[in-house]
Amino acid sequence: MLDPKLLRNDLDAVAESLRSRGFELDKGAFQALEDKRKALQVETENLQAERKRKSKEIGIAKAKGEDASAILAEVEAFGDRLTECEQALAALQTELRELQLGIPNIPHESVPPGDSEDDNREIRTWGTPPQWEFEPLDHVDLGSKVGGLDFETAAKLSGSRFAVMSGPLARMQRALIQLMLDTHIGEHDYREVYVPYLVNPDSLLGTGQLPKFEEDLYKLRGERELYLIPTAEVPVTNIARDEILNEEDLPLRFTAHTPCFRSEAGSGGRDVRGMIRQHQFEKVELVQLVKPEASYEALEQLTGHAEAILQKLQLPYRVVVLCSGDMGFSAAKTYDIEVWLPGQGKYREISSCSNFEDFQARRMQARYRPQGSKKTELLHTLNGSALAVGRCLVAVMENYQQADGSILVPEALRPYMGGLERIPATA
RNA sequence: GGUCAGGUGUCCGAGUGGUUGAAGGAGCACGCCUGGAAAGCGUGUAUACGUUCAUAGCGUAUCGAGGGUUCGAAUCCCUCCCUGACCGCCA
Repeated sequence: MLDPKLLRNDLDAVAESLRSRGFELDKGAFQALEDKRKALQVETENLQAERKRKSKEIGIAKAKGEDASAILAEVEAFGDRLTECEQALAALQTELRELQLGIPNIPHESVPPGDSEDDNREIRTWGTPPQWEFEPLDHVDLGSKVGGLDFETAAKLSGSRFAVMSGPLARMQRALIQLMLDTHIGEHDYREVYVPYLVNPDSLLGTGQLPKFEEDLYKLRGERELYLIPTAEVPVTNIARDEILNEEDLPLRFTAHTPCFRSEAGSGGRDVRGMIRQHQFEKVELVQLVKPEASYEALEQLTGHAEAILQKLQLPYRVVVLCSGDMGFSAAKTYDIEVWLPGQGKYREISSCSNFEDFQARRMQARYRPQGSKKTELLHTLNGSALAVGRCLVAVMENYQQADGSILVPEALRPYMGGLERIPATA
């Protein structure tokens, strides 16, 4: 959510920056609602103050045993008007809030303008795509060679966009998770957290998935309103919801491994082959809660923490900064890390690292108290995948493939796989 | 899942319709006292929103959440959530 004061005082400038990300803010509608709200709120609060005074007087009068009917009549005289105002104001504030909850974040000044991913800007590359004598296979074909990657069985169990993994591949996925967590805990100073995979609507509102993107989520049936998490960002960031943290506790850095569940509504037909786009996938997430002045430095750091995993795995990648039109709803600035996939002959997203500034914090009322200050201040929140485990497994398979269809195990993973050096081709 | 008991400020804890945003205590901050410290004494100590140049004043709301009764609700009624105890079940 944007700062309501910014919206009130700088509507034109806000609308202008939002246009750069393809969002048309209805200035007239907002202004009209806001004008009404202001008048009505002032009137309502004045009437409430009046009632409060009078009610107190009635109390005093009755305590003294005096007749209070005169004051009572006075309150009754404007009682209806008050009720009317209160109801109208509540309706108006709901409307205004819904409007505000639907407005995306303002891009940071360093974000390149643009309409689509074609306008994203490459920041740096690391490593070089491997060259082979043979024609590289993609991970689906490699899966058939080494065995243990089964989409047919998954379709029987659940449907499309699911996978059953077994044997060394299943173990390698687990090894990746361990490598990632151990690196972030041991080398990057994150605290591991275990969190619920089912969350309530308030949490999803806090991070920005609701109210606008409900169709991307899996919602449980039943008397309680619960959703499957689309990313650990939701439960982990919401740890700070409705909290006031001490300045000396900042920054907070959390890492969590969770499965993620996405309906992929609207992505029909894209990446139908293989494990790139699944309804369920594993991810190790990084979340940082920081002081506002530290958030852009933190974004660079956090992106580096995600890159470190790819470097350990010796996987070629590049970092791109998303243009204004390609960013997610809540982000002020996002770096995507794209790993080289030989099977597709291109770089594909494997991580997305964002600074949300105070956008999520305002929705969540996640604050801290600067030392010596009476006033609370909104935190800045950041998160990034480090990494998307399923896609990382795909990247390892494809980049480490051998002419005979076997897959070498990256050095960094061997300790987690009982020293296994190669997954042999069996077919 | 069942029965019972509860959810009040940073914490403990009072408060069953009326000058209650909320007694009292602890903690914390500042001041006094002291050679210094402790003790003691004094003062202060929630959040959000609105108004506003203002994090100054003023106003409104908030005692788990939402609704209701009332001139007036922490206190009464309804629904839900959470916590604890016991029973059942279970990884």
